Amino acid sequence: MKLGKDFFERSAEVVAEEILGKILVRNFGGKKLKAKIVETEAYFDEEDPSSRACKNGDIKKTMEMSAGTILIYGVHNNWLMNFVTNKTGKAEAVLIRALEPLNSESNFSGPGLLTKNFGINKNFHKTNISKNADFWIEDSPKNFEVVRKFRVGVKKDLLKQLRFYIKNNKYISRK
DNA sequence: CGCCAGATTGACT
DNA sequence: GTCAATCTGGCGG
Repeated sequence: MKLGKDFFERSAEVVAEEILGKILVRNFGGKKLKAKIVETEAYFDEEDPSSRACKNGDIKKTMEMSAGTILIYGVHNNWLMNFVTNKTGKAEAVLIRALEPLNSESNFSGPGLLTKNFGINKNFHKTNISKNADFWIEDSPKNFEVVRKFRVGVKKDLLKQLRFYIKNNKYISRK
C-alpha cells in the first residue's frame, strides 16, 4: 500500500517517527529500486535557527506547500531530500538522512549520499510524492525500536530531540 | 554581481 | 581526529 497525502498531513515530529521502516521505491522504467527509511530528522521554520526556512526564501515557501511535497535542498554539493508535512501554510518538513538498501549494494548512509545513489535530484523539487508515478513510499509493518536523539550536523539545535532512527540499524549515518 | 554560510562528504597534514 | 572541495540560496556581513 502506498502512503498518501494524509500520512504527511500531521506534524513533522510525528511523521519523522512514523515514516521509519517504510519502503522508498524508485521506478527506473520497470526496474524498481527499493530501500527502507532508517533515519530521519524533523525541521520547522520559526524558532528553528538551524533551518534556512527561518529566512523568507524559496525553502520556506516550499515547506508551506501541501503535505507530501518533495523539498530538495542543496548544500555542500549535495542534494538533501525532505518531505513537506502538516497542513498547507505550516512550514514543516522531514529530512531523510539514511536508507537501508533492500535490492542493491548502494550506500545510502547519509543525506547527501542517498539522494545521489537513489537518483534524486532537483527535478523532484516541489513535486508531490503522491502524484509521482516513478517514486513512492510503501507501507511496511513496524518491527523495531525507535531511538530518539538530538539532531546532527546543525549549528544550533532546538531543545527538543528531533532525530529518529531505527535501533541497532547499521545503515544510520552517524552513531 | 559578489560574497558568505551551510541540514555534507571524503581524503588525509 | 582535522580540513578542504564544492554549489546553492540568501543577502549586501
